[in-house]
Amino acid sequence: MVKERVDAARNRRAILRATEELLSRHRPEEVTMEQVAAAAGVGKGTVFHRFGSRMGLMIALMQERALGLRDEVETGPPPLGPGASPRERLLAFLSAVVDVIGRNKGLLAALGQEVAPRAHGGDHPVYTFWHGHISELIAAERPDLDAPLLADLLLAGLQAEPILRLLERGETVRLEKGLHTLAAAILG
Amino acid sequence: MVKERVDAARNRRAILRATEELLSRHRPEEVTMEQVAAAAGVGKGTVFHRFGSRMGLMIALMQERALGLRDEVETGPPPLGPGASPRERLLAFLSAVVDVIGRNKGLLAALGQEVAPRAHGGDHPVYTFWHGHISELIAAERPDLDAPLLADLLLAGLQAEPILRLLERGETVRLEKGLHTLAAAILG
DNA sequence: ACCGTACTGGACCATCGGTCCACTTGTCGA
DNA sequence: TCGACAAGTGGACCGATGGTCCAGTACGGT
Repeated sequence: MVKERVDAARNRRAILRATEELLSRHRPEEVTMEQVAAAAGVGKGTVFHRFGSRMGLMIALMQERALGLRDEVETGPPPLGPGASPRERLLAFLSAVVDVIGRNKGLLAALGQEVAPRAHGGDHPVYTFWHGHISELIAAERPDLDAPLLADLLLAGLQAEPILRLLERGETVRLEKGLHTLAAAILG
Repeated sequence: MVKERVDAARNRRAILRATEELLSRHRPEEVTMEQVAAAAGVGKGTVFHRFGSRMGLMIALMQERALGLRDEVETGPPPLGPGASPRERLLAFLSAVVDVIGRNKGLLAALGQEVAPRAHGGDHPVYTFWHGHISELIAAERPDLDAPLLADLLLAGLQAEPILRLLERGETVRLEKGLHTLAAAILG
């Protein structure tokens, strides 16, 4: 990709922002691509031209949201960034993730539900990063455990229906505490 | 409901068995109601007449699978039934659930993905039972924790994509161990 | 100013869950 | 045994949705 035309860039931002806005007000499965296009003031073809598919849109949006978090984790100050103990970093990271999810209630669920019948082989990069980070932190403190699996189990909660309902009721703090309980229990 | 005609009963069993069979070979979202009808040798109208909706079918199937487990938990011998310590019962129950899920790979996922746009207010009875049981066992041993939330988090893993892939590769034992680790960690 | 190319939009398509209804078949009282 | 009625059946049909297509538009380098 050499360059992006200014109108294309404008439409891209409009689509992302419209998706974000719709997703904050409705459940992910209720948000149709046509709605997104209408809300962004473009045609449906444009949406698909830029993002390829519903899943592509969700991935792009999630990526935008999670980019800042990634920087903080890799080069930012403790406790999120390097420097603190794995335990502190894990708790801080879980809080940060809950915060991102809480402000974009249905996003992860929307991602989780797109299952990619044929293509889209690998996982979305955001999930890969989150999973990898959590997994590393667990392994650093408890090398005897199956860290990758435990990381999957911790993240699984964020995609589950009952938890989503919790978030819709605004009980993010409760979820955060629950995840902290789990994480602390794992690390012993 | 006073009685069920014999042909209706036969078709009902045929539909359930066909669904089961399709679900064991394909991912849940790839199994259409038309396929189910064709595989059962009936018309689509019949399927909907008996089960109301895709979700109704899944619930009925799941209920059939989980009924035995419920009896074992409520009146069976320890460690699943009453008599053992909450800790032992929880570990045994998690193993039993993993076993059920493992032999019906996509079922819970299929249930989790039907989100009921408008109606279907409450949760499926099977989930309610599983969640209630786990929640009680946690609360019995650790009244200081948020047992209902932790139960949701434990069960969430069974609906998540990465875990499903694990099961498709046959690593049920690994999942079982991971859940045991989590449960043991929670109980302290 | 011009031209090629990327971008645009909305008509169009295939598929899926679900509805409808004319027809068939079990069941039960007489 | 038989008739009638309710329960059951099946497949044409519907509306919605994700995704495709392509003729037209407009940006941006020259």
